[in-house]
Amino acid sequence: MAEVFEEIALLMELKGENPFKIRAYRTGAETVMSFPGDIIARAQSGDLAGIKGIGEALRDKLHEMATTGGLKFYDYLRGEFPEGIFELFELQGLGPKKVAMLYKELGVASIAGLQEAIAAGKLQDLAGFGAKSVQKLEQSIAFHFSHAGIFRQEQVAHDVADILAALRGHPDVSRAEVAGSYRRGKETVGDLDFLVATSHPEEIMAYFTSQPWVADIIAHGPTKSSVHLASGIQCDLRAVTNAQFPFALAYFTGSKEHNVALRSRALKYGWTLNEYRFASTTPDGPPPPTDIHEEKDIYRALELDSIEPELRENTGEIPAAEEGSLPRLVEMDFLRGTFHNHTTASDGRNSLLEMAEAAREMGMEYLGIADHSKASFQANGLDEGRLREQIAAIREMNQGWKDFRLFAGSEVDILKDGRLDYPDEMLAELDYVVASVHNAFQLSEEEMTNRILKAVENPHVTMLGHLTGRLLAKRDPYAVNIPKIIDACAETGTIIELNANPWRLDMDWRWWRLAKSKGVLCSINPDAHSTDGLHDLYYGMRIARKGWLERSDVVNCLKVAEITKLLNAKRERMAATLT
DNA sequence: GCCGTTTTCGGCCCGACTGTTTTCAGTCG
Repeated sequence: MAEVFEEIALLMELKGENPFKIRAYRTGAETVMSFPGDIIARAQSGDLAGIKGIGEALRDKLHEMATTGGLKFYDYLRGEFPEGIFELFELQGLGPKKVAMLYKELGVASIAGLQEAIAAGKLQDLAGFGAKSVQKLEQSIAFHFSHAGIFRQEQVAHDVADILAALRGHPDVSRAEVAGSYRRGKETVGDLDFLVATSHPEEIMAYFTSQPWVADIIAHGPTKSSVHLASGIQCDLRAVTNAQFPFALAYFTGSKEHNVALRSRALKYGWTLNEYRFASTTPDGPPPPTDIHEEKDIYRALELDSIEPELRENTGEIPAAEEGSLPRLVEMDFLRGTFHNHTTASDGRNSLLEMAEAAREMGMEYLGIADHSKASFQANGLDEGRLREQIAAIREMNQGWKDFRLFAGSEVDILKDGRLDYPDEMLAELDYVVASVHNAFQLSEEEMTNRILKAVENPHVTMLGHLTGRLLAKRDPYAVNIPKIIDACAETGTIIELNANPWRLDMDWRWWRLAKSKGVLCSINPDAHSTDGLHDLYYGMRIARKGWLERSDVVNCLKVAEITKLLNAKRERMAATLT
């Protein structure tokens, strides 16, 4: 539904419609995407009143989509332009005006069509297209075919560290930060935004654009430059003064929606807020606040608690900051252990002992081992005999530690029909069980949901692993009704994993507030297949924070005695209910 | 198309860079 609103916005831009109307569709798409609940169920039952950004017209359209699976208004708009026209927007430098012109004047309606038109020399005759524009378009096309455009955190983390070090090492730079979606901890980023405070901006721009990791320069001005790195990611740098730095950092960290909300709040105080400063809206208006040195000073001036970058998505953080009800976000230092880790017994690269020692060195007090079960034969899953040997080895090893403990678990396949890959007697011997789907991804949403619900009903299933099976920028999540799963987990006391592998980051951060509101607990699990993999916990932590999770929501923060008790709680509770 | 201490109509963020259009439009973030 959000994608349909996005495409409607694009089509209306092509038609040259009222830009504010277009923005309303974009806002609507954003609202739908980040809605903390079952928006489809709400739309089906017509229960959409009072959602900010969704007015009468968008409400009706959501209802129509949710009940009929289509939208007449959208079909009508689509009929006015050919199918392939959307891909033209993926080219850097092409916006709605130029795409409309290309289509209207030359009949260009795809990237391939554009290539033909360029080859035939047709673009030169078009108003607004000179030789340089054509050359840039050819570059954009080449770039489009050679790069993905979406990057996972772990793909860019090294670039970010290198660039920050280079900027901070320059004698004319007093402060440097990475901003943008990377700083907000998004699961993937489309570009990287850097910011420096300097009194010699032009020198910094020259320095930045001449670095060895720059593949090509997109733009190079006195205070702003854009380049592509070798990895293909676009990287922007802005230079401001020291006094402007907190404003610019807040501005370029975003999100756009968060900024809009902050600016409109500033207006109520009689101030404008931009990337450089507060200013009075009128000459005789209230004087703007002074003494702004850090981002938190900006929030304080607007009578808001300081808002962590991860929360800046305009999904309720501003009202919460106003009334002092922002969450105290969970931190890396709070983690005492983690679950769902593999060893050489299945498809891991390190032994039980090596994994345990690595966890101890990281300062953990416990580590849960969960190798694959036998149905995952491609991953050398354990049969019951090998699993019992592993359990015995873990019990034996635990004798040797006073300050550390291994938990014997398993990542048990949820079979296609919802049964588990081990019988209950086997599961009962384990300290805990992670239940995950590893095959038959193509089931319908109803079948997949029922499959997982059946696993949740099992008293031995302590937690659900990677709930949607997604691989970021590679494989879509499988269809599953997440609100239903969350309700069942709340009902049964089943924990949901936040898989910290940077490819997965699953369950998605947008669902955690719903889970939290129902009392469902989170386990941040690295799904480590090596000792190095344990460090992926960091990526999971960023996502947990993005999901508004606090120390009390994350089971990894519990002490050994507390977590031991919790791992047994569901079994005991369900046994009590039965008797 | 949405919203409201500016409240049912009038306003909705705006600055940097590029290329081409001799004064600015388009794109981007």
